[in-house]
Amino acid sequence: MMDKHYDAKAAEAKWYPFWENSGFFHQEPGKGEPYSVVIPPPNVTGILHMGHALNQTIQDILVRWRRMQGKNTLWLPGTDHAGIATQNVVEKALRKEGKRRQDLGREAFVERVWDWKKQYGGTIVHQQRMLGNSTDWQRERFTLDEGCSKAVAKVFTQLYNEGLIYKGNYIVNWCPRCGTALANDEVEHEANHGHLWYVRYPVAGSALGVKGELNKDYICVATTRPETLPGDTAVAVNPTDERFAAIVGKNVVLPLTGREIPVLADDYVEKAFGTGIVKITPAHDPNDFLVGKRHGLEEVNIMTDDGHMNELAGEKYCGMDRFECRKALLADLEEGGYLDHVEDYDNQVGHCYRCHDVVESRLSKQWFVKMKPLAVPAIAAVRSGEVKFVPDRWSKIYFNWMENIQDWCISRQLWWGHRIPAYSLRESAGISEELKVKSDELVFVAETAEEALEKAKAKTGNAALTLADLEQDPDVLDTWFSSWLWPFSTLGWPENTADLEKFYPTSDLVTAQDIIFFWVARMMMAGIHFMGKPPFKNIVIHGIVRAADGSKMSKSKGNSLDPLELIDAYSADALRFSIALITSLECDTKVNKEKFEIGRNFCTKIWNAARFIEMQEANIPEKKTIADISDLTADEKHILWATDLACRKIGEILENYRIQDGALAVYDFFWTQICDWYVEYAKDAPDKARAFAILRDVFYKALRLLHPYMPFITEEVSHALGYLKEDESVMLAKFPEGYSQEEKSAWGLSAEIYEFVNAKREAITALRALRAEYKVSPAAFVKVTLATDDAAASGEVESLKKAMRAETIDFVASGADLPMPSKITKFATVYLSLDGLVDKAAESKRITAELAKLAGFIKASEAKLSNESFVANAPEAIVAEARRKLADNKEKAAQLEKLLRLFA
RNA sequence: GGGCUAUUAGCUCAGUUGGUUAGAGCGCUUCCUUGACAUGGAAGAGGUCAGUGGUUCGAAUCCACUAUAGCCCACCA
Repeated sequence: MMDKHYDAKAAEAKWYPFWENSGFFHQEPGKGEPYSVVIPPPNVTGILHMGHALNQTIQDILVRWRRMQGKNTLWLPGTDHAGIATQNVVEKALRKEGKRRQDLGREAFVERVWDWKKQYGGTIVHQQRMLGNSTDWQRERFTLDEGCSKAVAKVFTQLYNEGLIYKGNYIVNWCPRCGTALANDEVEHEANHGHLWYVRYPVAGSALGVKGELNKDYICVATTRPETLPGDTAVAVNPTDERFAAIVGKNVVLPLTGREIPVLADDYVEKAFGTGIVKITPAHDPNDFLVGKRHGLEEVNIMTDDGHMNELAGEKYCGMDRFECRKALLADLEEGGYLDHVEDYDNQVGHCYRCHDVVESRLSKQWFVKMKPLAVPAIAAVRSGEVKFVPDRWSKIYFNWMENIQDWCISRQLWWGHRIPAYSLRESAGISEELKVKSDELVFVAETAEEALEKAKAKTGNAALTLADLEQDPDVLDTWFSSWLWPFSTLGWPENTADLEKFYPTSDLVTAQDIIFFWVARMMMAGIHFMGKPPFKNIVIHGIVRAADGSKMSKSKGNSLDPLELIDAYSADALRFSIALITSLECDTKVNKEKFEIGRNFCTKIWNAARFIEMQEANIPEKKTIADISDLTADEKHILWATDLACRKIGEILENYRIQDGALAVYDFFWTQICDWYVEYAKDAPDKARAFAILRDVFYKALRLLHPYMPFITEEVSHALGYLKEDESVMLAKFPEGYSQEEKSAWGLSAEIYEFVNAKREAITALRALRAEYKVSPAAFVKVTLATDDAAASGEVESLKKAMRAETIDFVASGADLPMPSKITKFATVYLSLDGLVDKAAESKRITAELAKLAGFIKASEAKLSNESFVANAPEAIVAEARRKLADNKEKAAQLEKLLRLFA
């Protein structure tokens, strides 16, 4: 016996270990058409959030569906080492002990991070199991594990040898708090309400007086970042700007420093902005850097790694924080009369995507990947249709980015990550001065230190060199430098494995729009470059989960939902189904807790329907099976036809990645077709054994259609109703494809009969509406007359009597003049005889009151309307007034006449 | 500055290549505690599909413009 209430927690605790321990998630690269997906690896520091819930629900639906189709299905899980994020977490923990990572030293620190990973890194992996993910845990990978690291070293070396990796002195985005360079897309631009300061630079040789007594001999520049002033090495004007033509080539004096700097002409300067004069700070602004390169300017770096001013900023400012320095310097400029005026100014300021500190532009030596040569074939693969975006519009965004791609800064000044496989020679190696001059060539890139040593020996001609003479580059690689290899590094590359052979390229990649550039585009490039084939066939892009008001979910705002709490409150199936039902691939998903009640309620419905089957079957003495049914009623044919339709439709919907439509279709099929109509029919079916044989078959098809969305309850119910043996699972059952042509013709199914029953239901609905309209109890037996010419209708007398709760059903010709009340449907004109069913006096009073409202007597106030004597004494006037008012409203006028006829 | 998208019921959204009466969930109104289910059932109210113009026998759907909102990219100090 099934319990009265579904115990989701018990089912989840029971079936997940059953699936995992039975090896149902695991797949060997044997026979069968492959279907493979690699999970977007969550950060190892991560905890499961709604974004994961959405992303992984979609994947699991696709994966479970393909597995049920009989494909050789692999969903490969893993986590990302998440360089900055993880290092930050451990450094934070260290800080509580009053230590910095430098106190431990590199080796001990990295050891410490590994310890952290061993202890806490499994959190998200366990949480993913709560969702019901059917990932092959036997293949779980980590971007910093041995295999992935090997792949990274090989890729770096190969790209270096191909000339696609280089080291350069460039201006990079620098996070002072994290102490590392950031790639362009790791910088988030946020609106900033700031100021534009106008600063006077005296022309050389002139003297700038104290405030209020200035001579005219100065030029004025506008800046948003006055603290970089000590790093200025020029000011610039547009070459076509006649206002300043005379001053170009002269020098001006840098305020507060006394240093003279030149005035240049450069196209970069916009005449219309600010004063038309720009201060040039090559070491602290990317544009200025380029201007500096063009004009051979000195690059004066005035800041330290952690965002403080250094000695080049001047004695007074040295050691100050950059923002503190801004204040101090502005005060000094004002004091000295250099500050002309200030304007409010809104601009965009870059912030670190990890710690949200304001990013600095900073000059440093970094490693870069040349992206253009890699982008070209990756663009072509999407253009040719070899790889498809779903929905397609994302391809436009992909092209736009790929066609304007910038080189990728891949070095990070961190300790946690893949250390760059580049080696230089220590002092101990005793390098000759001659070689030192060409120091760039004394970097040896190789997959291992030993190979680098061989290269060093060959280069220097010194066979006595040992590993101790080599020093590995201290930087590590950007986290994405391992994740861009994920689709093949996880399958064993660079070894030539059977897994790679079978499962590469993967089938679908499912991810959110926010990492198309970070991750998807780069995987495309790496896949094509190293494997010769794009890493996946379809890129399924879904939106971001947002709070109910459309804002981003964040812990600090307190508007985030925790999927684990939702699972606890409503069950994993409820979470999965609800999110699938409310998520369109086309746009972001707004959620609040209440939306997950849909799934919870659906679980309840499924459970109760199953209980109904179990209870009813117990009362059927001689059970039948679907194999031995014959002479079906129209309603029975209808549900079989509807089931066949649902099976085919849902398969087709999933082929097109329409997860939401699939959820909607299966929900409607189960709730409306099975529960609302067929189950009600089955209660009073002429042959209960046959009706339940059909229900049993239809119900298991429904459970299998539902399984990808709701794995736990479908497994539980499939076992409870005896569809499966103890050691079997619905997750390995065949996904239903509908009934065969033979079955359909043997049972006499047809679209005509399906439509006929739909029409019949309209008639039943119409009768219910008439009951509601005339306040006839749903329980009361009534006399019904149906005006129809459909000969088949008379065959439905018995089922109509039951469904309509009719004492008698009479048929008349469709043209017959029926008294009111009646409703016209496709099936028939339905007439309900009210004799003896309605308290005419009470009903008359009610209708009179309504007419009074219609006629405008409503103004007589609610109190008067409820006054019986008023209504009773005024019907003539009310009717006359109602007739007059409703003269233009045909529908309501007809209703009025109908009522008058009825209650005259 | 460049690119992308959206605007349909009170709210959140569906509406596949243009084709009967534009749908769902929630909310709302009325009724029903009939033995699968009140986390339920029945009935109902509510939409000039942002606006204007065009293409078409026919437009929520295609095109143009307008308005509004949002997202992404980008080096305007």
